[in-house]
This record gives sequence, structure tokens and C-alpha cells, in this order.
Amino acid sequence: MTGLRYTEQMIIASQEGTVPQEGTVLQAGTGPEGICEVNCVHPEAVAEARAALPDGRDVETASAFLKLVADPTRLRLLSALNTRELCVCDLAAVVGLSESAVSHQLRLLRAGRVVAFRKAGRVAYYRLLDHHVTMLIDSALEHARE
Amino acid sequence: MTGLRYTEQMIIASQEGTVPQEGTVLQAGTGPEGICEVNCVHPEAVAEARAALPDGRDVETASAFLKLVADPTRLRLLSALNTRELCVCDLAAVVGLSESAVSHQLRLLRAGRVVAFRKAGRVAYYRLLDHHVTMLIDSALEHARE
DNA sequence: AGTATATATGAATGACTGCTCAGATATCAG
DNA sequence: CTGATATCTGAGCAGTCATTCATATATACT
Repeated sequence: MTGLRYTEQMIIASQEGTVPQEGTVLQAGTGPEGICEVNCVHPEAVAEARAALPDGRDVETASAFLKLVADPTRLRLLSALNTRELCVCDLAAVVGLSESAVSHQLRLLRAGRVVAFRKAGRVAYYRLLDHHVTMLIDSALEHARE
Repeated sequence: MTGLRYTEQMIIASQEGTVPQEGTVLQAGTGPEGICEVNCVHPEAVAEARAALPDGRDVETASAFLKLVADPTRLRLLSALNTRELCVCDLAAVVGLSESAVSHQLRLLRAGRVVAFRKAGRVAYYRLLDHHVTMLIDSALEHARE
């Protein structure tokens, strides 16, 4: 346990009924997965939180999804689509943006499976893909109004 | 109505039982608020969506809140805090990041009223502020696992 | 007092991203 | 076919942001 200096955290850990175990201590160094600089850590707490930590891919997926909704322009677009189906031109008019900009955003939203669209001739009508999105938008906006 | 060319959308609009009304048509030009390039818009649809559009400040607030949760690093931090209260050192160990980086992120989360903290001596213990955050994290991760 | 430690913060940098502009594709009207 | 229109897309620029490094503050121990 070179480089480890336990002072206070051992006391706290033992107060919590758990003695720090060497096996659970994360190693300092350059490991690609278990990297961690060790000094003041509560090993028991870290181990518990680590165990409950969601899969890396899921975090990335959830993050990507939330990022799509988090942008103010896209949130406005989605709010508009929350009321009814709309074409690109309408969306541009509603949010006061160029049609090109709207199209770019819709492309992202489509790739992220947030919106769906149907084509009637030259006109593309967009709508929210499922009501998960609707719920998220509503709850986020409600949270904002508090 | 200079510059307006209605072709198909009048038909669609009338199919939906509503005739486009000139009064609701948005004006082209350089107005600071009601800017909109008019060409293929369905005036009725735009008016309806515009009316239902949430307040600009609320959109901005909700967007800022979602942005805080949308970042993968912060989402990991929040997931860790979702299990239990943790200090900065522990959080750094859990997500495998420098304590400085974690502190910077926690600062943002604190400013956005997403997390709260208590200080015990030198150690700062962070926790999620309310269960709105907990619910959002869980639902976003569940959405990702589908 | 002085030293060590836990966290906070300012500056700098590299990466990402949203918009504009120009051009491409596709569909409709004549 | 030709011209007009609705949407899409690639390149480039400007603004944002997450990390690192160095340093500052604050608390505990001796």
C-alpha cells in the first residue's frame, strides 16, 4: 500500500461499521479501467457507489438523449411538436429560425429517435416519436416554472 | 399579402376545416419579436403551435437544467450520488477523474440547484438536492436501456 | 506557530456544436 | 422538359464547455 495515507477516513469508516479492506482499494497507476488516485477516499462508500453505477454505454446513451432535449432551440421545436404535427416551414416560423437551421436540428432529432416524420409530396410533417419525450418535456418545463 | 404564394397548403388547411386567415399570417421583415420568413407556412398550424409555446424564460431555465444532467460526466456523478452521500474524493475515485475536474462540475451542479452539500471539517459531502433529479436520472437511464 | 490535507477556483486549451451560406436533391405545376 | 418550391446537406465560423495545471483557501494535527 505504497503511497496510501489513512488518517481520518479509517476512523469514519470504522464508525460506519466497516474496516477498509485492501482488496477493495483501487490502485493508483495507469490502468485503463480502474484508474483512481487514492488519498482521502472512503473505500466502502466508493465500492458501494461503484457497484451501483450504471453501465458506461447506458450512461452515454442517456446522455446523448438528454443532450438532444437540453438545447433551447430543440426544446422549443419539441414543444411546438408537442401540440401537433408540423412541417419544416411551420417549425421555422414558430421558433423564428431559418429553415436550414431547423432542418439540421430535425436531422439530429431524427437520428436520436426523438421525432418521426412522414412525407406528403414535397412537405415533410414531423411529430414526436413517443410519449416518453412528451413526458420529459412537460416535466422539465414544469420543473422550470417552480 | 405581397410575396405570399398559396398553392397546396390552402387545400390542406381547408381539408382540416380551417381557412387561412390573413390576420394570423406572420409578417416578413425585420421585427425583433415576430420575425418569420413566409412562404409555405400553414398559418393556422403556426398560430396554434405558437400559442402553446412555453415562455422563453421557462424554456431557457428548463434547458439549463437539462444540460446539467445531460453531460456524461455529470450524469455519472449524479448516478453515484443517487446511491448515497459522497465526498469530493470519493466521487473522483468513483468516476475516475481528477478531484479538480469533479470540483468544477460540482460547482455547476450546486449553482444549478441540482446537488447540495454539507461540510464536516475539511470534507465536503454532496447529495442530490431533491428527488426530482433522482426521478429524471432513473427515467433517462431506463429509457436508455430499452 | 507550521505542516499536511480537502476542496475550491482562475486561466488556458482543445473539442464540440449551432448557425449561416451555398449548393444539392426531390417533387410538383405548366 | 423547364421553372418553382420544400427540404436536405456540406463547409466554415463563432461561441460554449470540460478538462488540466497551478494556485488559493480552509481546516486539522502536532
